[in-house]
Amino acid sequence: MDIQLMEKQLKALADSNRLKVLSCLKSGEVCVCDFVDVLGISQPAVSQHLRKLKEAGIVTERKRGTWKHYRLAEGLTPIVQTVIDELEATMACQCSSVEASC
Amino acid sequence: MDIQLMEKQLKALADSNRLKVLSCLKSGEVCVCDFVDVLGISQPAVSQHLRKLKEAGIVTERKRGTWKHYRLAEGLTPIVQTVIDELEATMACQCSSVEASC
DNA sequence: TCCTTATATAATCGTTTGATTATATTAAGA
DNA sequence: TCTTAATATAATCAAACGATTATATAAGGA
Repeated sequence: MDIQLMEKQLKALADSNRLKVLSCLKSGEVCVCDFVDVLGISQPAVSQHLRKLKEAGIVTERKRGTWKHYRLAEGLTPIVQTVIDELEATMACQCSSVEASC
Repeated sequence: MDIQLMEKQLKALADSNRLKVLSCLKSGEVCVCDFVDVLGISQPAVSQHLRKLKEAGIVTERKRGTWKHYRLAEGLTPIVQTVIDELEATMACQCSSVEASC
């Protein structure tokens, strides 16, 4: 893991809204529209957060008709995995039954 | 570990100069003056980076005459510890024999 | 006590970040 | 094909960040 990637991933993680996104994604795929409700910010803002996570290799996307579903990437680095493990213990996921809502 | 602390620590970690600082501190105490050389930035800039790390609970300071020595804090959180472990594998420490230079 | 040295704080400034609104794109359905 | 819905991109802007220079603080030594 090179230092540039480490810094990029840490910058992607260092935002409370993006931590909430990851907290939601622990339990599976979530579509963009759900994040708008959960985070309470505009749809373009959500889209930009997801792009930053994607560019850091932390999430992947899957197109499903008009909707786009995001999930945690495969083979996460130890740093990202540790953050997600800590989120498990910390943050009550506010995305209950998100799978059903889209 | 609450979410605010997690975000604060991640923000403190998400900077290449501060990662270099931590890489140096892996092997023990380092005084401020050494960081000026290692990072190639001004003394006030170094001071501000160290303050940010201290406020995140990642480093502690110890006054030694005119000099001030910084070291890694006791009981690091899993996230900080993982970042430091990754630095071990990644970044060649540019602080060789820093202990002797002050 | 005065001067020097190490460090911290204050003021300032250009760049980056995270939000918004407006607009573009793309797929589904009438 | 036209309209609607979901998402992305562009433009913009205020706030945060990271650097600098200037200044303050504090400890040691002549």
